Amino acid sequence: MPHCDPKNMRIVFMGTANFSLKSLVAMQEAGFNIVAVYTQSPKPSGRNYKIKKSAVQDFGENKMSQTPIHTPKSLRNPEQLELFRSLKPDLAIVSSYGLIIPQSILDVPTHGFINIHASILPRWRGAAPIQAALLAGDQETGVSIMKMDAGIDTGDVMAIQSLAITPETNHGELSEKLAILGAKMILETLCNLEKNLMNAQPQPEFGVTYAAKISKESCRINWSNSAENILRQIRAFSPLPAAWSEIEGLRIKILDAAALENHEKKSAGTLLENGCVCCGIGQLKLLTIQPEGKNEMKAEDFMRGHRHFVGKSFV
RNA sequence: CGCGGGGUAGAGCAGUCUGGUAGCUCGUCAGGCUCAUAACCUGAAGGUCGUUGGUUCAAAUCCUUCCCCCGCAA
Repeated sequence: MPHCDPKNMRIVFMGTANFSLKSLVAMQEAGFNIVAVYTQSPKPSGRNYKIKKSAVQDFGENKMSQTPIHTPKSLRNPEQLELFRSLKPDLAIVSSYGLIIPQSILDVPTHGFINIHASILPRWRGAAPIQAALLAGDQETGVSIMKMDAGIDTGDVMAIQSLAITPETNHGELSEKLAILGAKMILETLCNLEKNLMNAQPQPEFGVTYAAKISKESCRINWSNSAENILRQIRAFSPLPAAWSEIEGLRIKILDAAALENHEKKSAGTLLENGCVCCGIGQLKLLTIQPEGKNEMKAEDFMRGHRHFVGKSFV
């Protein structure tokens, strides 16, 4: 292996989500030589189909104006390979980038590709590890730094650090904490790169799980589930995209709630006067909600203006 | 020009279609009842009804300009 001096290496960063931004910022501030940033191409989104850039692209354009930013729609073509080669990268760092990186590109950097993944591998390989951990009710999760290979999050692991999931944790907060942890870990990894690359360990064969992409339907609440289950769902999707339900034709996102063991002989989904909703098992006390067309508000406030909803049912 | 909801007292809403002195549930403040209270009773303060112009004897309400917030879909 060639001698590594991370500060002199030509590093390419690839990332899109907010999770990855923290790592990019940390690396830039630490003075690493980032020769190019890759992020997903801006797509028309939001109201009126305004073009929206990723947070990574925003940061790159504003704070790293000397660094070229590439936003290819795919890396699976000769032009992209050529472009990537021309950067003469020694190392590439990938963090929730969103595009599949073909083997031909993985082979380019002298020291390969390193991935920052928000789970304790091999648990929750795949697209939505943070949500998956919350949905499953895991007591802890963490960040893994690994060498990338052709599989989905199957590479040899260089570092793992874990983080407790407290009962109140929602996706937004957990994601933020993991992003900070990931940023810290990637710096540590780079500081001892040679040793870390040498000591990377294959993932255990047992305990492999996959975190599927979040589907629209998985955000809709099924009130016949237990309150505890629904609460996990709410936390896993709060604040975005948020678990939701409908009452009297009004779509409501539920951003925070509490599970109670109370039971009443009402059908699942029934809204009670105290702001609780009957579930298959137990009740869910609504705390923070957001009706369509409105800002988020305390469930208590919502109830004040919608007393006629009492006794009606969420579907 | 992707579809749609909304901006009325500190908060959440009604009133807008069918113009005619601005209301509900809370909160706040004062007083009362209580051993006591987040309970109960009484009273009070607090709104130029997002903004501009117009129609009218009269506009939260009808027409018009602009601003702001949000849901869906992608």
